[in-house]
Amino acid sequence: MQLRMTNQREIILRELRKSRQHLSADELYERVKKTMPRISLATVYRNLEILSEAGLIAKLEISGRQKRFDYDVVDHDHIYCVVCHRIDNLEMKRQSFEEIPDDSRRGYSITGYRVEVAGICPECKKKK
Amino acid sequence: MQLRMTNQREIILRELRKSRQHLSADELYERVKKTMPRISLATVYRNLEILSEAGLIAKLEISGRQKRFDYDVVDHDHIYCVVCHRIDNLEMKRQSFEEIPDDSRRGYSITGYRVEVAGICPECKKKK
DNA sequence: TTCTCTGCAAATAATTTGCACCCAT
DNA sequence: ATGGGTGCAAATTATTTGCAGAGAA
Repeated sequence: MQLRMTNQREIILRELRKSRQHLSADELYERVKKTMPRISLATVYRNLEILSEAGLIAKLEISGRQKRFDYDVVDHDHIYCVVCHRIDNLEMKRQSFEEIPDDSRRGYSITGYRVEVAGICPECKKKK
Repeated sequence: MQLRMTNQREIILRELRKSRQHLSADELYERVKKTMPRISLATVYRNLEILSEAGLIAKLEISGRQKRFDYDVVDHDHIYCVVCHRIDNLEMKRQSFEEIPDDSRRGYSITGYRVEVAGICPECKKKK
């Protein structure tokens, strides 16, 4: 199965990159609709999935009701708001994880790790 | 509003602790039903929410379709399986996060952080 | 007695899927 | 012309909520 670069796929990718944010499917749908009003939300879902499998975007594993997608594929960590669930990048060097002791691995084959910092974002601090 | 320790609440708490796992609401429901067959799934959801607000259990922020709950309230990190989404504890000392440089904080007030190690669990390795 | 809690069913929210037609290659 | 992609609507999955009766304090 080979990927086709359809118009909708191209716009979805472009809008996510342009946003420089970590959008959910429906947030991205709202933006994409401005350029392509007849696009379906299902198409956005399908393409986010496909694009992340293809490695063109990243699917975030941070909790929250909705899945979020990252325009930046390079390994990096995140800081997120415990109030509004917004996610931002964390500019911080990552240390290697050779240091995980064997008896902590519990028989897992380790494929990666991430650091997630939780906090309250500037906007939500203002609202209080 | 004060908490009442009802029978269902007690059993939910006991079963989660007994499991020593990071169960989702419906997994816990299946276990609790063995002791209390007429309990409703809604009660399990409601109580997991209430118990985690009360600090008796912890709501995990790791992604996956379903929310998962932790019998252990003490700060610790997790390792999870990218295939089956099972979660286990990571026995590893946590280093302090004073080291987050100010310009990485992006205006957030930091409330905590966690390290999540991803991997493939022993069971899923076998299945391949 | 008082008011929180529960079971049940119905409602929501997020995401996925079947299907007939469309269009990139 | 082929077979992946799309829009639409219906289906699923996970979770939440309204309500009337139950039971803990």
